[in-house]
Amino acid sequence: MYYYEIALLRSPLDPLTYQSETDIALGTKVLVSLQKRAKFQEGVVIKKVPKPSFRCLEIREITQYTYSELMLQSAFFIAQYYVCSLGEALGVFIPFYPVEKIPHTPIKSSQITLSKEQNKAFEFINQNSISLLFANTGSGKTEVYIKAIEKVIAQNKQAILLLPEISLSPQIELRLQKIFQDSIAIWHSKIQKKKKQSIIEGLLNGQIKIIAGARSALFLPFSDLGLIVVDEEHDDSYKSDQKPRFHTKDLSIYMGKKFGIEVILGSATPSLNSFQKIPYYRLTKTYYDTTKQITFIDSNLQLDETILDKIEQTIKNNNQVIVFLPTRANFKYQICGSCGSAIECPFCSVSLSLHKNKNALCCHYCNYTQMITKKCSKCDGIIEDFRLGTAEVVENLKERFPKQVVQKFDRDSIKTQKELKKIIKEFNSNDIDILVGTQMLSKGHDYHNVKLAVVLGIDSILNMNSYRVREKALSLLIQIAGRSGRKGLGEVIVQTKNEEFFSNYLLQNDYEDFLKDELALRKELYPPFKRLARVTFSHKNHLQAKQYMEKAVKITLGFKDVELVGFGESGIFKIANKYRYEIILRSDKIDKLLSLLHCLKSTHSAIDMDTLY
DNA sequence: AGCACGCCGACT
DNA sequence: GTCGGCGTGCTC
Repeated sequence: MYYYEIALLRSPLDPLTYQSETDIALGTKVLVSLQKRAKFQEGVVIKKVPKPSFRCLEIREITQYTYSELMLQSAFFIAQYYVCSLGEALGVFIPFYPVEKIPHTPIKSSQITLSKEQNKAFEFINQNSISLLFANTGSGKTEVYIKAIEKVIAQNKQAILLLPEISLSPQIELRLQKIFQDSIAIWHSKIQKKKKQSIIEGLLNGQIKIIAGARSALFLPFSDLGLIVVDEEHDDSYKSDQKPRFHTKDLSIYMGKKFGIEVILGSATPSLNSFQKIPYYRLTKTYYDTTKQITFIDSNLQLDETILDKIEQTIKNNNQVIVFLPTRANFKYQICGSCGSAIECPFCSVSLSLHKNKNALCCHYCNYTQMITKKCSKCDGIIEDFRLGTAEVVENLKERFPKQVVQKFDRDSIKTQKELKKIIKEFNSNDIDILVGTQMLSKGHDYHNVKLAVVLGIDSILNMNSYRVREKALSLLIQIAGRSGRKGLGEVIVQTKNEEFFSNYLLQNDYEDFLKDELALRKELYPPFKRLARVTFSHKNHLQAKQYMEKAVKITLGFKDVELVGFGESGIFKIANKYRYEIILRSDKIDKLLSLLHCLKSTHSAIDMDTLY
């Protein structure tokens, strides 16, 4: 009889021991029974162990699916570093299974010729196994990526090009498919199940050698991965927001170092973390001569006359406009004009947003919806709307420019890949004059006829409660500004009460100066010099949640080398009827921090290592 | 007494 | 996470 530790897939439990008559290879997926459950539980053989003192259950079935050494090791790393069970960590990977190999078609050379600058960048990334391509918008980093991909493909290895989910626009898809034909596949959460299956088959049989995709592409069954490119590496959506809460970039770097895979990070606005840690090459020269004219307006969040005039001029010249603001819906707040109380979600401690198209007030956290009320329930006063959102801006612009096509571009109007494709296609063929959207607008789309970018409400990002607000606000502004005037003159209007901060780095200095200044500010206190972790305790009874937190505080105070930065109610105290308390931990001794976090792991806690907030 | 619901704790 | 066990409290 053989005995094995089995990691239970997608279960928070630690591995359990089962027995089998068969000698099973590590990494094999098996089915086991758990408690008296009718359904078999999926698990992965992770360790051979001697006969234990307790009685074991039999492994019920041995499948043909296997997890590679890279997958097993990476899952160990995820479980250890991001503090989750091995079963949860392994649960994100897609295992190997036997397929018939078909003879693979060789890839023709792309005939891409790099500029002198690009060539230098290419040489630099070849000399460094992990490198950062600090490349201004329009400087042609994609060509460098393509060359790097061609190089590893020529060595018969595979490559991944990671992109933030929403950047997977049809343009980059077409461009890559033109060069790599059937050898490339696009992978993200909105790809249909059947298509996903055929991509996995293609990878396994050798037809597909390159995956361009969102963060989950990292977990596909690559037999011989040679390169991981993390494009737009500064993007926060690379951090998983559910367990396991890994950061795609850091995981890529881990895999790169451990398994000799080349890693290229690329961004026009690299994160402080990468800038500090990774050797970088700057690509500044752009293809086309571009000039940016940046105007700052110190006004409240609104479309004032100056802005409307600029929009009118731009449209008159047959050019397009994008308008950014970080708020969805028509208005974010509903506040009584006489008593000042806000209309809140009954289940979450956030205000309800006004959605005129749904004729309803909606909670952006739990989806609770109620009728619009015009009178305050407490004092009968009149309810007023605050904090303009995308839907309201679209409405205002349609009124002002009735002949123009104004389109909303946010999570409410784009729910599927199809809708995204449709709108981008219409915008690029000039069927849309003004595109109004949230962060989505900033993510890597090539809009060629945009001559004006209007940025509203960037201050609300700068005013958030996070050590990263300057980095977030400035990089966002630069990314949006980069969408305007890809060729020739581009205008940017920024509505802000913090002109000094933005103009310093947009006009006098550049992003590299910002990074250096910001590094100096963060020294001794914040990442990349120290590690931060957040642990959130939630319970439907707020006293219970508080007690969980207080216990954690006690444990933390008994730990050397880990600093308790703060504790108390979470920024949003209640979400979906559960009260939330949190503690923030800081340390430069990673082992100590991790051992504390593993002590704090429980069913009521959520651990966020390297928290972005 | 009989059952629905929710909380708790175990899971090899 | 998911299930069964068990206590509480309501209804027949």
